[in-house]
Amino acid sequence: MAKRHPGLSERHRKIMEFLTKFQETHGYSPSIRQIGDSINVKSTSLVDYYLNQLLEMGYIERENRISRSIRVVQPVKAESELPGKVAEALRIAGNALSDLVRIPIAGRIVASAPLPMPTSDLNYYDAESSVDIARSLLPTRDVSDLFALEVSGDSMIDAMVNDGDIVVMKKAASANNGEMVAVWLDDKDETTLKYFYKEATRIRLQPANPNMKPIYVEDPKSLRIMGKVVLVIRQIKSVAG
Amino acid sequence: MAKRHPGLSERHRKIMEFLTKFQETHGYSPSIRQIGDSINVKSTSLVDYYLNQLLEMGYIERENRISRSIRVVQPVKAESELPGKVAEALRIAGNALSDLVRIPIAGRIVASAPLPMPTSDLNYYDAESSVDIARSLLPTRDVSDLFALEVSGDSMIDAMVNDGDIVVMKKAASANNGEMVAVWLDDKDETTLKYFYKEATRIRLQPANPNMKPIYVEDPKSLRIMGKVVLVIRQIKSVAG
DNA sequence: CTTGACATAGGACGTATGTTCGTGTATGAT
DNA sequence: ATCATACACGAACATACGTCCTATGTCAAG
Repeated sequence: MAKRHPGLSERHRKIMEFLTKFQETHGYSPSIRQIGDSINVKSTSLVDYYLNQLLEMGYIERENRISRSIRVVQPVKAESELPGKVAEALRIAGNALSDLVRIPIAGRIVASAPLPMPTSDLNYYDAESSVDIARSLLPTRDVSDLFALEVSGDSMIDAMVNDGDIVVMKKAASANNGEMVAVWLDDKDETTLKYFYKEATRIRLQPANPNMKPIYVEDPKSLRIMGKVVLVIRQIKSVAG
Repeated sequence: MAKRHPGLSERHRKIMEFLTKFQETHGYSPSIRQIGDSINVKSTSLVDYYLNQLLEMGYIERENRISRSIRVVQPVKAESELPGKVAEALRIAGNALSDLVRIPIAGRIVASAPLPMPTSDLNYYDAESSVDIARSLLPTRDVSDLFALEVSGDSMIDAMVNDGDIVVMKKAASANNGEMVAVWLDDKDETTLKYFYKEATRIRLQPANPNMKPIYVEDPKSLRIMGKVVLVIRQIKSVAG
């Protein structure tokens, strides 16, 4: 095959597509070996060989001895990708911006102390920390009296809530049956998360863990509802690559 | 803890500026040592230290052990280069995408069966169901191999995961110590969620609930890692008013 | 005074990664 | 047949680069 100015071979094209796509999704360039994998070539030298050709032809640029330094000069794309992708991107964009809610983290929730409540109503913006939540995860459209707490310690374990979890709550002083609430128990001097059930003569506080027994409160006054739990989020750390 | 928006120190700011500028002029990210040079620091560990802070604060992203993989999340510079509507569309899309991520729900996770995996690579859009997650909640920018599962039944309780919870996972066949993984145990014929620790002669699977005892697996072959757990979400239902 | 969190330096270590060389196999031109 | 050339594999090699451990100093809280 006489090789002059003419077009790219199948391999060249594949490499260019891979480079473009990889950059797009990862934000940096692939290594030689990764490129090799993408075109089923095990030899790094062969990839180098093609890369030099592409370089010569002006499709890419790279620096000597610098990892992942390939730049795509002339993007080669499968045309079918673009229109749909842009459209999709725009669709998401439209939804996304309005569908994200920033919820202030009011503090930490521990068993031994009452709930920290958000200082004022609307200090969302200067709150030291906050969580962003997709609105679709929230049960209510009204976001104004939501706040979040970070769980400290293992004391909420019977609510299936662990140290480090974030609970999103809605301010409330009363609750309906079946809702999960944060309550302060005067008798025990502690804050706890339980499912709330008002029964005929008493109130039943049911742990989320079905293996555990409920607490019964005879006197409604010895129990103070602080809020309703709306969402629990647990981020598992140390997951990177 | 979630995303904070605190002030950057002088060093942080300088690093961010350098990253932005370097990317702009070179088309790829600087190495740790190059960053060090730019702020007159000879120790790579110190740069790493700052980088981790910036990572935590959400200003940058990087992949483990990958050269020059730093990405600037909040570009400090304007993007007045690309002309036309497409560029504008992409700009908006870019912003939006960095806020919200749509993750397909591949199915249900039950103890008695292996994990359902996403059919194809990128069917985010036509997936029957999906969850929207704020990107700030995810540990990685690379969202392409994330998928979600709905938990069915009480069998994951010792992982502090309850019926109806949604677990967001990252495809993986191996894991590092301390990561929470979904594993299939040949001996027991079940899927379970555990913290993964490789010890000298065996593998320790530690339940999230600190009150429960770990499982030890002597033969690595009798255990199949299906993915790493990235996020667990519990929506408490029946909260209306 | 002690302790612990934070900031900083230096460097060992292992691996990720680009470079290069030797070799082999077609194919077409001489 | 011989030779040049494009294409391909694999391995050795050097080094670019990220990770991580140790040590030191500072400063505020206990």
